[in-house]
Amino acid sequence: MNLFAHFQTLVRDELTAMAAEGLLPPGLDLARVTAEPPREAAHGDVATNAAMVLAKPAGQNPRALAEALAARLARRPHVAQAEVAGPGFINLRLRAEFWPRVLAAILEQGEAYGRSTLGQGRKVNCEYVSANPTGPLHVGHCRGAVFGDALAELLSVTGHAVVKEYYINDAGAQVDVLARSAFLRYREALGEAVGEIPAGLYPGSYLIPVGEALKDKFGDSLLNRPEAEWLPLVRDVTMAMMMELIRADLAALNIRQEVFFSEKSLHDTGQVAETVAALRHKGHIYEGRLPPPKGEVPEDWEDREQTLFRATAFGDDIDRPLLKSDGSYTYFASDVAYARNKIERGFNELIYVLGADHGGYVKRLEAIAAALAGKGTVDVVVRLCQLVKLFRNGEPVRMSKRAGEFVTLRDVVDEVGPDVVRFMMLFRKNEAPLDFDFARVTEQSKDNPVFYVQYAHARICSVLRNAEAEGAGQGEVNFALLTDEAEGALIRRMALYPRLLEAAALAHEPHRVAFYLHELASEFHALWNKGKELPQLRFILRENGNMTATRLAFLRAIRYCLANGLRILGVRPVDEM
RNA sequence: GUCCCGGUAGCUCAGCCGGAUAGAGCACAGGUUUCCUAAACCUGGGGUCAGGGGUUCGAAUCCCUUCCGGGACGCCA
Repeated sequence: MNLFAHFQTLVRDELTAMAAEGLLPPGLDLARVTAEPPREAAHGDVATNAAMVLAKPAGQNPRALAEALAARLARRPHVAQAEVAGPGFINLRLRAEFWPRVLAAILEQGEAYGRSTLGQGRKVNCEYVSANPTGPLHVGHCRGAVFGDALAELLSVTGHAVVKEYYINDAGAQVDVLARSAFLRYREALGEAVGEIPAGLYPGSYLIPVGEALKDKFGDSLLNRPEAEWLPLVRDVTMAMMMELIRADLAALNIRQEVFFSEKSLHDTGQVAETVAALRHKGHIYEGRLPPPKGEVPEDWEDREQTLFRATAFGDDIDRPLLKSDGSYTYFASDVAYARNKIERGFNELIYVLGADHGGYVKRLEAIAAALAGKGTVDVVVRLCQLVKLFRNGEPVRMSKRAGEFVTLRDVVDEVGPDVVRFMMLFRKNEAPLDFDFARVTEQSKDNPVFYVQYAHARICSVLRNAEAEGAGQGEVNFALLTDEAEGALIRRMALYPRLLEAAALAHEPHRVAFYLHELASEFHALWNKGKELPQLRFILRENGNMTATRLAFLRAIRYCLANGLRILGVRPVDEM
């Protein structure tokens, strides 16, 4: 139940009735009429802008229109009062008996509270991480991984059919380089002193086990064979092991994508060739020349005629090459084939979670989908995640890629745990850069938002445990007993949860859930402390069974909101700390 | 040069599909504990929402423009 959606419908129905009675001109556009929570609690429970939005098209004075509408709304069920305020807002105050219904609904729905059918089963493909399979994930992958995973979950609970996907770039030259690097480790495993890893190969020690595995599998049989023979064998083993490594890294963050899609398979099954042919058939491909790149022109720039996709016809800045000079397909060609594959699998929306350095990809990805499916048929949503800067006690953590000393995703997760990583990565808008301080995020204080939210959940569990231990709360639940301001604030906040999820899903912004939880936790902690000064506000009141039973049920409702929100973010709600 | 992202309190950042007196945390000043976890809470000061123009009943939010910071523009992957 989303009460704001409910009242928006109610307001619109009333306006339609007024039009039917000739009080308003027919055919007014009601799309901009909203029902929202007012920022100030003093302004009531629900506010509508209807009079201000419609005054001009209806040719009426906004105050007069507001008065007329308010009088009608005041007669509707649950509405205690409808008053006109400010420039023409109508503030609705709901009857006291309305709020108990909200709490009852939360308890009834439990883990399902907040779920909606907003997406109407729309098929969404959410692709994230998609790191090159040449080694373990590094810390830079964390944010996109967590963001994509939380976004997928958010869309899922709001009624979308989401597939979480990883694109394996296993077709490029870097895979051969990886295989050569592994071959060196293989020789090493056979007892050869290979010395320093030559520049241009991957030096990481994570390839040592691959060398061992190759030795176990092939013995020394590969040593005297030409590269053309051993390379495919080594490549396949290495690739499989790298993907295992990556899956394990993701699992450490509680991320399990359903589809791992191989770029190589697009070539092997002829889908790249088919896609290019299809585009050519539609007239989106031509032979032509590109202007040299703007800014710094690369030294090896060569002006030549090439096979181009007419991306500019679909909003891109330049047309994109599909074939390299040696006749093989470009990476871009695979991208097109991959998008085509997704579209053929029936997705209505393609989400790409990318690093901020891929900002230049947005237009071409949109162009691809528009060319393949027709403009506006398939939505392309690109979400860019900004960099994460690592700190330790305020000092930046230095990373040297040259020396291979990059911080891995696993390093971070092992040190602070998946819950902390996930929450912190989501406690910021994805486009904004993020500072991550190892010391601060593990601190057990209110300055640490992960702790703060989890503590609220644990505190509730603690009270419920205590109550059970002493057999308190045997009375009757009656939410009308919850009359304190702080209790009211919490109920209102909980009533906002479904609307919050919908707004976050529409905007593709999971961070809103994290901020909501922080606010909810804050209001809970406030109520808790209020009970210190005012003992009648405590949750367990030995002399008042009905009040205790009511407060315990109230706590369970809060706990559902916290736990449901945390679950979307992929953060474990803890029972004690 | 073109494109993308950002610019909100001293610092780090929220701010919904435009809505009423722009919020939170940190820092700073003060206060709260015989009581369910003080691992928390309460009170206070602090703002030219980068500048300018426009649209609107109403702009931090939308449009244009200037400035500042970051990123991207290759047959790489």
